[in-house]
Amino acid sequence: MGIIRKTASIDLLLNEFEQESNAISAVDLIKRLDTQINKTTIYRVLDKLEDDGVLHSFLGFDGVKWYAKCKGCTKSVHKDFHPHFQCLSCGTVDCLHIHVNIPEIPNREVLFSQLLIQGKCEACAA
Amino acid sequence: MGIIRKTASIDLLLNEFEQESNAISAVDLIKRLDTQINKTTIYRVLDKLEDDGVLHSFLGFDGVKWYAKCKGCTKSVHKDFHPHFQCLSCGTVDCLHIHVNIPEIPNREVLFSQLLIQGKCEACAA
DNA sequence: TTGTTAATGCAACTTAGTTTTAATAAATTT
DNA sequence: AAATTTATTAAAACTAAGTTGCATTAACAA
Repeated sequence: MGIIRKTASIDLLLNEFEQESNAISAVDLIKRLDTQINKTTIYRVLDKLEDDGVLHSFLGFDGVKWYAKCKGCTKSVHKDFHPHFQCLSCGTVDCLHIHVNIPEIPNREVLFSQLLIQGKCEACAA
Repeated sequence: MGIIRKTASIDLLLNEFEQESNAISAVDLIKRLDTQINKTTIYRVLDKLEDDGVLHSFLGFDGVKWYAKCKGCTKSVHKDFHPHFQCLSCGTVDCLHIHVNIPEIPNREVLFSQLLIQGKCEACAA
């Protein structure tokens, strides 16, 4: 439904994403903001920020929800469509701004896809 | 650790996958075999069948675990590496036996990847 | 400044999956 | 074939992520 009123919770959450270029899991945000925002509120605000095209979400390999900043999305159109990368050594998760071609599949209509890649990030592969 | 003894639970579970060519979620198997096998056992047997290269697992869009038959995998090498497709209309999930090229990513080492595609299956796209 | 209602906190709940432990039953040995 | 070993099982309790209901609080428009 999107955000209507500017509140302290929203500022706190947005601030976390401004401080960090990587994706952040909901679980981690709950830990980080434990003393400041209730977890229900965190889930609700994240949900609204996603509706507004500010953040996008995806599931990690463990099924946990991750959020990252959108680039060029709006309330009506989520144009983001890129793979996400999880480093097996340090655990960081980030967006890969590369294009991966999803082939046409005979007789099927592709509406959405999610590509998750696991490996070693720049820092850990060195 | 793999399967050592042949038991009724294993037969029942393998039978489900012989009857069905699509993937089956753990949750669905628990429902189907509710009166016959305890859910703990179902999770454990699935885990062992995966170790043995009989089944492979992946997470669906909702984070729920799905299992499908392997083709040409062994206890030591899981060679399966293909996208999975979930139909938004009928909910079926299956393996796509097509090759999707995952591009090299500069300075990163790719070890594993998972591609999930959502859309309409053959039956529902018609 | 007040009234409306969006947003929040809290507690209770749901759901998928795991752990512990004692009982059961394959498979091996005698 | 009986005894033994130990993998497998069921049951109950638990964990962790995320959701729901509801009373309270606080944006913000009038």
